[in-house]
Amino acid sequence: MTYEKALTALADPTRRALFEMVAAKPNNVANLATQFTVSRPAISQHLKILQDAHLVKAQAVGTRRIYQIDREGLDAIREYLNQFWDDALGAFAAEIHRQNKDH
Amino acid sequence: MTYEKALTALADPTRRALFEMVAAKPNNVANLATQFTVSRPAISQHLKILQDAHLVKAQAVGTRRIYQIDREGLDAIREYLNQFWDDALGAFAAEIHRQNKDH
DNA sequence: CAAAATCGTAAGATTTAACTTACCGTAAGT
DNA sequence: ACTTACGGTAAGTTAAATCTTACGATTTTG
Repeated sequence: MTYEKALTALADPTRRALFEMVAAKPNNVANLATQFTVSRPAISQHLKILQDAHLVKAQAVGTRRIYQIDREGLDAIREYLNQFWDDALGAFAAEIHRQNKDH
Repeated sequence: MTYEKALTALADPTRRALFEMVAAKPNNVANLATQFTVSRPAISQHLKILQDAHLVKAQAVGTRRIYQIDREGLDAIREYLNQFWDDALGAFAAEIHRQNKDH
């Protein structure tokens, strides 16, 4: 499932920052790396994980790779979360009642 | 920020399963623990993290603690993700263009 | 065509997260 | 009261994620 990878990807602060930067404005790796204290290869590794989760996608331009946002990952998370919005509220009172009753 | 903790919390498969179970039906710790191969204290630790992220909340009933879903954490994630839905699409073509132009 | 720029990957070290066992406090049953 | 059930916390171990340095491949520049 994509939402699992997407949630895992966005759990890391560096990746979250990368995702936000790329979402605000597409950019290449070396350029993005200047904003962080970690090394450029570390940024590449993070981008790979984001790409695996369909949160970003790359486009080659010369030797550079321009990363931009990919909404597929966001959609996956939203889909996953939606299932918890509607249901499962009335269940609480009933469960408390049950746990008190039988032993 | 709550969304950071919420994303981190839902990144772990065990916590995701716990969250889903609790969302489907409120339940106590020992009962939840039977569904997992990990120990009960591990479940307690996971629940604490979920509670910190406002994804679940507890209610004492005797010696038991009934965990139920807390929508505050979900709302926080949704709020965070919403900002990436609308904007930041037209920026891509322009950026490609810019990167090709100047040097 | 040599030099420089860009970026991905590998291997190994380090830091962080998850798990286990042991223990203690509180509430309920006998 | 004593015993049992329930669950949180601490300390230490194990497992996993993150980071760095080194290297190679590809494309552009002079």
